[in-house]
Amino acid sequence: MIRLMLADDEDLIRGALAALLELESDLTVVGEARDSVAAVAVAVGRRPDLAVLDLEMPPGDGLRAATEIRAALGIPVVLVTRHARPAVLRRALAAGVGGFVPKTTPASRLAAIIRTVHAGRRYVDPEIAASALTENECPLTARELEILSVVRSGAPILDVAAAVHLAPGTVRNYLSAAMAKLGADTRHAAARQAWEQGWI
Amino acid sequence: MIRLMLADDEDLIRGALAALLELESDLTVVGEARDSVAAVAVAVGRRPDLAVLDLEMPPGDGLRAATEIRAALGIPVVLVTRHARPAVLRRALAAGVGGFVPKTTPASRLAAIIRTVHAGRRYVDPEIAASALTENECPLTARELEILSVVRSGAPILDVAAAVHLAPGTVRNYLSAAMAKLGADTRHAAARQAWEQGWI
DNA sequence: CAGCTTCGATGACAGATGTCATCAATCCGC
DNA sequence: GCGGATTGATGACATCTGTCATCGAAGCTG
Repeated sequence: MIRLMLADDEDLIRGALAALLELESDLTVVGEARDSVAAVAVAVGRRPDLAVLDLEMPPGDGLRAATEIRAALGIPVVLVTRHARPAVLRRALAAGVGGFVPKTTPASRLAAIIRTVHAGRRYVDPEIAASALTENECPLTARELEILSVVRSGAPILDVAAAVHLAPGTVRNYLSAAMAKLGADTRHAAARQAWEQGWI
Repeated sequence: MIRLMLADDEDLIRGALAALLELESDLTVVGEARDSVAAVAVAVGRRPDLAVLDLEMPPGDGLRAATEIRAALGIPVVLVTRHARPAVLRRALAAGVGGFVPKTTPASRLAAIIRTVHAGRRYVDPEIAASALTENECPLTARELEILSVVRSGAPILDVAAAVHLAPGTVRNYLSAAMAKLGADTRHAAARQAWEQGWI
């Protein structure tokens, strides 16, 4: 019997996944959480054999929760995500995540994936793996990424400058460089591109 | 026995919901679809007693699918949504939708909601209903809404003007008016606000 | 028909934004 | 130490964007 925990901020989805997995005779859900902080606490408290975490889960993200759970318990983690972004897969694998499953995966396959990961093997969605292998490296510097992540919230340049403690002109320079590297016309387009690639 | 159909573009979620609902002895899933066009076709082909549709479902949205299914079969529809936006609830009710369920609803309540709606009554999430009742009317004109919906894609003004067949200056005028009404500093902020309210 | 409104457009202006050249300070390698 | 790269900043310039006044063409409304 594999003892699981589930974390997802949408109660309906989390409950539905629990129902799906409880149908399997060798799986049982022993804990649930609706945010990434609670997920770590539940993992420590219930000591499951494996954790299934949603990647898009406030506050922060599920990847940090995955890292902390692995550090605390050493159990395998399966990440479920809506947006299959190649660079995120890369970081997840680097963090020791055992399974990376987009929500476009048929529900009938989830149990098998969980068994695979519980057995110590890895599962990675074939399509995301392919894009992750063919994708070009991120050409942006750390500063550029930091600034783009603030831009993504829609703030004007003055606010961005205040948020990263830089002069407005400097922010414009970094944005100009990032836009040139990405071939984007506006900082908003650049921020969107960087996010879609998983860089921010 | 209530015969259901499910439509959601994420196979994992759709399958999990099916598992959840099949646990109920008086519910059975007789059809599934992964986009709004297929949803209408499946509804016509399988003639379920009730349809459960995701609101965020390409192409277009689940609301149009709900309208078409009601027009074709007259069966009750339950809309499930991630973003609980008041104005969308308003439009859904106007379209004759019987249930409006955010994904933050506990999974244990879904079956009861489906029975309620199947019995001809209505279910609306209390929190969204409250915001829908206290919300202020949309102050924007049809043109402003149309332009803001294009702006939301991140296009520069020239592209927006081309998309709506207007002169760039005219687009700027409409945007200026919309921004003034919404108290937004940039068109991006205005578009975000309008979307969060459910106006676009 | 005169008056009024609405819609789309134009021109002018200030401020924001993107591009570029340049510069000072710092860090690193040798 | 020297040379080079990196980081943050500044100023100049062109373009884009937001604001406003205005105008013409329809469309109604009496």
